[in-house]
Amino acid sequence: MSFQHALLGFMETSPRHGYDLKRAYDGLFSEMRPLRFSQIYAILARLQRDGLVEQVDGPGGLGPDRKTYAITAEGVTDLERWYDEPEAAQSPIDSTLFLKITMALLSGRPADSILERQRAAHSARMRELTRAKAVATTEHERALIDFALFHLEADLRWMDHTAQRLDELRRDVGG
Amino acid sequence: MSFQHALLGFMETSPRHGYDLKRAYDGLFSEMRPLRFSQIYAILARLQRDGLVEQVDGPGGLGPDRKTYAITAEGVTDLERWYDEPEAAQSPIDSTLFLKITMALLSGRPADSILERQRAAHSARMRELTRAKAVATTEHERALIDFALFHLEADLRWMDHTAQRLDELRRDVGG
DNA sequence: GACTGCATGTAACGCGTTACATGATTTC
DNA sequence: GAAATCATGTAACGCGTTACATGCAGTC
Repeated sequence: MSFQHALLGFMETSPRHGYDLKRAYDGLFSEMRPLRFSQIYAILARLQRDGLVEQVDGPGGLGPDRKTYAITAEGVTDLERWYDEPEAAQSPIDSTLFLKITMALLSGRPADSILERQRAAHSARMRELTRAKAVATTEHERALIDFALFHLEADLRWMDHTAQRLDELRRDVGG
Repeated sequence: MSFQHALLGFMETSPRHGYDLKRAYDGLFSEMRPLRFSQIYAILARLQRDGLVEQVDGPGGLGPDRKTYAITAEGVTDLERWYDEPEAAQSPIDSTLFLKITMALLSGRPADSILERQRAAHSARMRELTRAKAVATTEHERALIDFALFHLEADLRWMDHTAQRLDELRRDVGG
């Protein structure tokens, strides 16, 4: 996940310091994926090392010590490239679920009951999100919830589909 | 991704050495997610450190040097827990797509054309996978392809949905 | 004077990736 | 004797997580 590009994006609008970036990030993405202060400063250090941002003079004197960073020309180029290039339509996908079911079949475990429990967990989460969506106040919140919902639904569809093919699958795997 | 549990799972059947595990893994999951030798040995070292596997005497003398590992009682317990507990229905989800669209709106970039290009990339990948599915010989292959397909479709649905709400979204974000 | 908020970090670790290093055995 | 395959690693790095350390400013 390219947090760096989010931070670069915020700095494109105006120079920022770490605390500032944390607030900007949290306002939009903390629910999706929390970002800690330590991570912010680590990213900032890397961006500076790579020449994508540089330290500039902030409004001196007032308040606690702060370091203000501004995006560089190189940084803007990098951002632009990020916006221009579509994200890879995941070739190496992350499916612990697929891995777990396969291993369960291989080891002779009851894959169907594993699927059933996973279904229950997913359904519960979907109900939770549906409730959250109903009380969401912004389209931004709803868009995020929808994203999660759509993917949970995809998982569920796959689980149903797979549950009906366990015997064939077991044969393939050699359980 | 818990590769460790896949390896533990293979060792549950019988003691194995690294090369062996690599072959077993590749036969089932390399397309989903490649695992290098170096990673295998790193995982094996960690599992041993944590007492989930131990080195045992393999069939000595024949062939090149090899270290054979067997799962321990603790390892079996750990595996069992893995099978028993459903996977978290992702609270912290990984959506670079959501992040990118939000940042694009914030920066005043044409989010619609970003969505369009991403749609094209996703559609192309889906066609590729559909072709691959048609020539797949095992249900295991098909199950993996379906998993990818379902999630690409979820992304596409979200993109369509979002494309029609860009104005409201922009308002929320303050672009 | 205590608490809350603002502000910046370091250290150690987990786990994956890339590249490199080494050598034995089998097959042609 | 060359090449492929079997077999095991190390070193350095990327990037995220957890926990810890430090100190100033404003408010009650």
